[in-house]
Amino acid sequence: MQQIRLAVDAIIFGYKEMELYVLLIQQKFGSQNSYWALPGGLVKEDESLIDAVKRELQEETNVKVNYLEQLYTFGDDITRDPRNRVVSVAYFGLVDPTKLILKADTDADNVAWVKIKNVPNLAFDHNEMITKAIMRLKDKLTYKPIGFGLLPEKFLFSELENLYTTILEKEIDRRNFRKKMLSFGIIEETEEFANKKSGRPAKLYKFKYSEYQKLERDGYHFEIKFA
Amino acid sequence: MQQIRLAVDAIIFGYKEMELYVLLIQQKFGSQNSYWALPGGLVKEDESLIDAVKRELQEETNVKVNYLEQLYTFGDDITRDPRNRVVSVAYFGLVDPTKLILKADTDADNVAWVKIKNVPNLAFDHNEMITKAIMRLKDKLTYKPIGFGLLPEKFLFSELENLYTTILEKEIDRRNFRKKMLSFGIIEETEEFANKKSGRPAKLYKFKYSEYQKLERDGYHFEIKFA
DNA sequence: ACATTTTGTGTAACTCATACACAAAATTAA
DNA sequence: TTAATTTTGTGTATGAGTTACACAAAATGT
Repeated sequence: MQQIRLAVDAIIFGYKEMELYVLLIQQKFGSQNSYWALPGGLVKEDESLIDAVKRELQEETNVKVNYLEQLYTFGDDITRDPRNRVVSVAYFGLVDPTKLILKADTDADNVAWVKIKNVPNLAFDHNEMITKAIMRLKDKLTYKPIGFGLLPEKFLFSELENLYTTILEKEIDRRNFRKKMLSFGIIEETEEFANKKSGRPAKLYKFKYSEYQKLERDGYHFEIKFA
Repeated sequence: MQQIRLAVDAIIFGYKEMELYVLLIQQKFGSQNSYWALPGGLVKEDESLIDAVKRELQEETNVKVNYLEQLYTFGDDITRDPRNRVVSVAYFGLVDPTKLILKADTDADNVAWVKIKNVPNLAFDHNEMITKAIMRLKDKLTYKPIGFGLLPEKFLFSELENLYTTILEKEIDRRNFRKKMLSFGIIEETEEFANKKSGRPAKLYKFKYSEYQKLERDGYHFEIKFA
């Protein structure tokens, strides 16, 4: 009789002020006590995988995501969990900075947004999961307009630009970037201005998801690249 | 106590003479008796996922693959297997036409290469798996040189070209295709000629995998597109 | 030898990506 | 109130890469 346990884990990214964050939890009790880890846990008998991730996220962090997709299933290292054979389906998700606020710590858990550069040694193979998720994020940013999942509904063009430069770690020419982005017709200029401390006032923009869906149906291909 | 079962399934593609095939089995006994299905089965306690796929392929079909990667984990439909809760990690693989020969049927199974266009209603959600695998194959063909996994070691340029037109269902300009393909420097011309029934004799070519690895290390990006 | 099949090759037009600089509108400091 | 600072917003010329396109060469079969 098979005794493999099935878990889900979530790599949730947040972005704010030129920094990429990942959502981590610390179980106050349990075997891998002091380690930080990704939110996740065992799948219930009568629960779909995606529901399991959402439930764990809700229970452990109270974060709601803008975007969520299956990343990879980790099950080649038999001893990735030293206690039992556990295979974990990892999901990767994006939240906007308005949600970079966490509920007060529960009795059992600490929750924190940690800068990608400062991620410590995590429990299990969770560092590997994050590495894989970052690769996916970088790749996908260039051929799907998922970056908007990391921004508030209305955003500055400069925020969008900085998001790309930050995550891809590349320079971008502002004029070319704007030209390319606008050429898809999936971004709408609003009449509102952001209140900023300094510099010329800037209009807020919105991502038109429905326009993008239309393009996708027509087989149109989003793609944004840099030298 | 969790009672979810964990399985693997394999979507294995073969290509020959302008046709794309998928490898199917038919269990002669068992509950979903007469249905054809993908090769696959439960993962053993002490077995990695990838080993499980390879073992099942070996046991059920005796086919060795040129290329194998994890595709997707199917576990959102709780009743995808009507008997038990089974979550299945699907892998997608490629074999070259020299291997499009199958061992004699075992006592328990029929095995067959079935043209993509002729795939019948399969057991479980296996049609869905194939659909997803075809999408992945089409996408990946354009940005990774995996097509060679469907060809013999030495092949004609026209075979490579036909493989692309067949799978992507698009026309290609022969001159542009050749120019682009050769521009990567990952294809080598041999001194051998193929024996064909008619037409001008054609040289055989080889895929230089090591050259491609070198390019990849240098961050070079393979990409082949069509109008 | 003539028809048929399939391979192998070059160039011109055009599209798209890239490189590049300065004025405008606000805030802050002198 | 003037000047310095910060950030937004915009156009064009060059070059690289993609696309479109046609015919001769080498074999086999009739």
